[in-house]
Amino acid sequence: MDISQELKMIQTAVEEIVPLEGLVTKLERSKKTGVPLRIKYGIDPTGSDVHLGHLVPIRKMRQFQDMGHIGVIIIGDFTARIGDPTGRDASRPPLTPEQIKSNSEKYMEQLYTVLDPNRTEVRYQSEWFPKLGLNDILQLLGKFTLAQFMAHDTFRSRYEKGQSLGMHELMYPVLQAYDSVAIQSDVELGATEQKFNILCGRDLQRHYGQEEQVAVLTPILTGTDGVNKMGKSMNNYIAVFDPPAEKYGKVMSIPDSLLINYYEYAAYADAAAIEKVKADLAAGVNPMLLKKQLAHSVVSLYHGEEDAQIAADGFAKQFSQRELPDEMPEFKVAEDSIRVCNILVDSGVCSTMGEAKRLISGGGVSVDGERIGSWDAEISVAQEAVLKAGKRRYLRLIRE
RNA sequence: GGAGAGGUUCCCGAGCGGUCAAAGGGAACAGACUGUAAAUCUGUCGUCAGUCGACUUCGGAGGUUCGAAUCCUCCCCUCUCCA
Repeated sequence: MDISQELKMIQTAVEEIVPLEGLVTKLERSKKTGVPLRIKYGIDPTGSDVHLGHLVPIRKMRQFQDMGHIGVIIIGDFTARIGDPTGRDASRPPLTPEQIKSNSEKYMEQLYTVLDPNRTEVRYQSEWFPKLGLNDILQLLGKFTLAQFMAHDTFRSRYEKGQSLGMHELMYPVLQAYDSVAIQSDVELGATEQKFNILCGRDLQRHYGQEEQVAVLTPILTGTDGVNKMGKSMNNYIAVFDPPAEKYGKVMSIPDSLLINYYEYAAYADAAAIEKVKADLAAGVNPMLLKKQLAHSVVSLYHGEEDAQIAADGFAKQFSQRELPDEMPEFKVAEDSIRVCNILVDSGVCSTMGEAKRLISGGGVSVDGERIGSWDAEISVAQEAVLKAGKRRYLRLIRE
């Protein structure tokens, strides 16, 4: 593959490359010398699920790996204590070393569903930060100015809105920048919101006499609600570890308007395929069908074709034909007669009695297809019965 | 250090002595409809009990009052301006 082909590949599903010429230079040199580029991506080991939004830059890293470069994952065991100010929470509880260890292991396990382990280097911030003295830190800080930071929208808007902004939070970009120095990164991957932090890395590398890294910025994936950025706080994410059926269903729940976007950044369809979808939409093809294709290809990306087909069939059965799913949790009934709301609470379908009663009153519960009319209704189970709560929760009741 | 503003239920945000479990919006959940866990419309949305009612909640701890999210005192936290 020549440079222009590589470049084209790198540029797909990417919002911006700063500076593009820098990347060309690095690619050319690497090709000539055979020295792989070091592609950096940082994560906070906070223990949350890895979701499709995180994987946009990770996929990019995998592409670089396939071209022979090295992916370097930075475990932010120091910055995790600060909390990226880009998020809302200013203060997160400090993590213990054990938590950090287990979180980062869990994290890597999820990333390796995409990354090539043989070309991945995992590095911890604690490898270099404890060695810095106050002197070093002051010097580091001296490289940046307040004006620089206030030009950054995240800080400025928080300041202007009168929200609190801790000094330590201002350190976040500085520390992230120093990571680039520490591992001598050539390219740093991140979502567009990371632009400032990544560019700080360039500044710092220059100060330390290193060649500046190139920022490869990927788009921010919109969550399944179609409005907010995909993330844990909004609970609008599709996790790597979501089972196939769950992934499929979540993709089906995105608004139709997000179809193209997801074909691009969740299914990584190629340009031709995306054009085809656009044409279909324009021709009046039912978006549901296109969304099913999308869901199918997203699931197969992580679980393979076979599981994707199972998920698709399950979805069609359960929602399109309203049949019962093949598998559902079981609940054993010992009494001759039992209140439905008790079943809901005891099985964990509802967390409180009030919730269970409301669900029933709202007409959301049925047993063997018969809607339960009142909250204090009792049922008796002869041998087996199927309880349906809401749209998609089922319970197989078994008499014992 | 001085002077102001503020901390409300998952989130945003009203309330400023009783009619407040607390407006409105968002999220969430359910129903109808449907082409899907899309969209739209409707309902629900502290806990328990049952449809009377009881209990817990409005930064924390006390106090005033028949009665407080609303008033007072102290404390904690945030923001603004001045130094």
